[in-house]
Amino acid sequence: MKSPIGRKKAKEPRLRGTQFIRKVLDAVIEQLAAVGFERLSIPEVAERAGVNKTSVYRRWPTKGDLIRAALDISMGSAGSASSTGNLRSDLVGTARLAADFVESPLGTGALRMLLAEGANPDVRNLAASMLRRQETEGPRALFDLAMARGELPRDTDVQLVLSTVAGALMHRAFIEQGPLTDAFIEDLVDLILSGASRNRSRR
Amino acid sequence: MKSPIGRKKAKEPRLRGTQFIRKVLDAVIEQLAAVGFERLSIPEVAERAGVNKTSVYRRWPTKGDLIRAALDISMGSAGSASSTGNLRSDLVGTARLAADFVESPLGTGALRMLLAEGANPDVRNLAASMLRRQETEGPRALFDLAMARGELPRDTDVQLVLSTVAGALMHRAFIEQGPLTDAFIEDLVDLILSGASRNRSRR
Amino acid sequence: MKSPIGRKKAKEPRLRGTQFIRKVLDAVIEQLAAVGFERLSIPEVAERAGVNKTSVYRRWPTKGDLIRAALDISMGSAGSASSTGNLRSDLVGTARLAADFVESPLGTGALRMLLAEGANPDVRNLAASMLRRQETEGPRALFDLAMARGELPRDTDVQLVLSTVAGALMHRAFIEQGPLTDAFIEDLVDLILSGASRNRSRR
Amino acid sequence: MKSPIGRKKAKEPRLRGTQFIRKVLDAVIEQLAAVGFERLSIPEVAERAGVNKTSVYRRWPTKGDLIRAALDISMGSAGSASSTGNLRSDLVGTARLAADFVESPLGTGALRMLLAEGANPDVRNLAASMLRRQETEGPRALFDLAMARGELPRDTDVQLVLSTVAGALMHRAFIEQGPLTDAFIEDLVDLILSGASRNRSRR
DNA sequence: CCATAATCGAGACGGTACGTCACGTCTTGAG
DNA sequence: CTCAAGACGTGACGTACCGTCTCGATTATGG
Repeated sequence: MKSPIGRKKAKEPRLRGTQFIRKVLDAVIEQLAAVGFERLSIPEVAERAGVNKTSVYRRWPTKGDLIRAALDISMGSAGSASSTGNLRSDLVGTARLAADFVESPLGTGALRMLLAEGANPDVRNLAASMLRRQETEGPRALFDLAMARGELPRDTDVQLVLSTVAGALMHRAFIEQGPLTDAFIEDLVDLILSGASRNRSRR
Repeated sequence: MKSPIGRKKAKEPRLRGTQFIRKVLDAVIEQLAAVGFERLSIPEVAERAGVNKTSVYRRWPTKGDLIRAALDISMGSAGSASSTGNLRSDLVGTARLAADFVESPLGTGALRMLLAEGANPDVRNLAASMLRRQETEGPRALFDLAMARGELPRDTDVQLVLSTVAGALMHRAFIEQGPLTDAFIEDLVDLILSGASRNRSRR
Repeated sequence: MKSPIGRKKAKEPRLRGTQFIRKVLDAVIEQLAAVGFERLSIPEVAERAGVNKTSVYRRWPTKGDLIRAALDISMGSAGSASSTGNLRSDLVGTARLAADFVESPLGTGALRMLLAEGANPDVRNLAASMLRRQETEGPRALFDLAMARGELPRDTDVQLVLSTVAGALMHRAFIEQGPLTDAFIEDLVDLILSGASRNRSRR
Repeated sequence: MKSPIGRKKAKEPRLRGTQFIRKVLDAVIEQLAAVGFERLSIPEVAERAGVNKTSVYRRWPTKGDLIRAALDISMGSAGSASSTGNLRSDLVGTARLAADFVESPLGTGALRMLLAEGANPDVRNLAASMLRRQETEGPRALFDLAMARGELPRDTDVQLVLSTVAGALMHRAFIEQGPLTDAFIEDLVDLILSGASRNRSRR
């Protein structure tokens, strides 16, 4: 029989289903950005999410499962730059998007993960596919358009150009630990397009 | 099966002093390249070195101490490219050295460490100084010479150029997981010097 | 083949009310005999009864409640030996009943419980009352009749005799793990009545 | 900030080897008597012994190993009654020893264990051998002597007599929860030797 | 050549965090 | 209204490492 005054405590209702999942995966992304793949532990994620660790283990038995899930649902926000009819603008736009990604918790986490655990095949598969989508699919189309417009030689090594841009962004962000400002991005694009040597064409 | 000769066991004598240190620090570098900073553990280093873990703890109480020591003695092999009187050759030489470093166990370990654990201040201090020496000191001089020769505008953003080259190498090595071939390096240098766009000057 | 008539699935209807209770409490007795008080768990009882654990918790919130209920309804089958006009026969009859109880699932469970968890006050209260009823109420009357008939000295320590018989049965059943045969019971009664020493009177 | 008074703490030295074992196994016996076999947990034993749980697991991986070890070293204090040339005295002495054992922590623990987990073969083997030694080996000899002296018929069922005595003691201790006084023991022995019925021979 | 100190090996122990398990509570939906 | 089904919280357990401590063995060094 219940106490007549049984106003129990007004405890907020348990998180269940979607809300529960949402809260946990958000915590994963935060934790990933904060401490990286290696140091991310399920108990800590659970605590950060205000949830019991057992419940997390039930849904995602391993760290890999958990992170995979977190990255999956966080990748809807991809988006790629649309062509402006000008290669430089397109490249700047693309690089800006990539830079935003690199500086986002999600991007930082994913990249750190890939860099640190490149040896681990699981990690590689996980992050590589994600990065490929982010880095190449959209941009590649822009290059094709630029070649069609005659702004770029047909034999351009697109992969090299993209790698170089991406590498420069990452070097700036992770090694020099500097911000990815618009000015930096424009200078970078100019360098890539025009070259450093004397007989180059300026914008 | 026992050896027919009753040779007692021929146990080699204990490592002491310098030999001991040498063996341990080598193992540290190997371990660093194999599993990275985070997963490197003193007991495992000791076992790989064929040494007792207590002895390692005596000399280097923390993981930081141990790795610092290992990197310190492994950095004598730096060396920088000497000028050839031609910017492109100099850049290729410099990039080749950097690439060798990136692909060496020491470089892989140090870079993975810095990239993955950039959040950790200890790691950052440790590796940043090391990289700065490796990446900039030598190269910078080559650029000054090139400017003096008129191969390069005086307002060239040297830091940007270096960052871009280094970033491209790292992207290739760690993200794309491809080898740093001479061809790749030459293409990279050409891209940086001449630019990607149509009106560029080829080598 | 499906039934042509929309017979929903022939799933047996849910157990409710009395049938539900019956099924659960039976399972409790079985479980009690099988694994004892300590290892008996409500979820397992529920599963054995083919019932949902939540429903069991609703009716009997604690293990004590559940077992108490199970023992209560299982104690109607008590019955005590009726007098035959002869002490030995009466004692054999009484011991036989006690032995049957000891060897029954209910008795095994209850006794194991009392013996093993005598430290637990709940257990003690629960089982002690039950055993007292079983062991003493009926038998005591038989002894009074025997004294009236002059078969027994008036100063006989009835409690001691009963304890000894009961103790011997339990020792045989639980320690020696042997069966409580009629022969054993008769030998036991003879020993108690006539004594072991030389100058005893045989039956 | 460290305390300015660096008085380290005067921590007592670690328990090692024999002292360590001693402390743990003592705690096992206590725990066994306090809560029985089922509820005994290695972590709690470790805490009671003031020792780390991991260290206990290292030496005795399972609860069975631990309890076996504890019982083994606690059985040196067995001792059996020596013959006095009189059957009654011998029996009283033997029963007194048995009673002391039953009331000791060790005996309580072992018996509870056997009673509660009689189904478990491990437990049965463990405790049965121990009890057999305690209950029968010594006593049996006394009966042989009594038969030789003519105090007892040669066809006496020694096992039955011993079981009955032991059973009565256990019933008294565990079911009635009463103390095993000298008076009780003497009354019990008299009952067993002389019988309860009228035509018995008193001591 | 021997004695003594410094160094290293070996193992036991304390300590922390992790992943698992079983239990009991809560919410929701079906009969 | 009762029961089923499942999700979730909660506590304890056993395990895996790591780092510390103690003791014994070996090697280098000074008289």
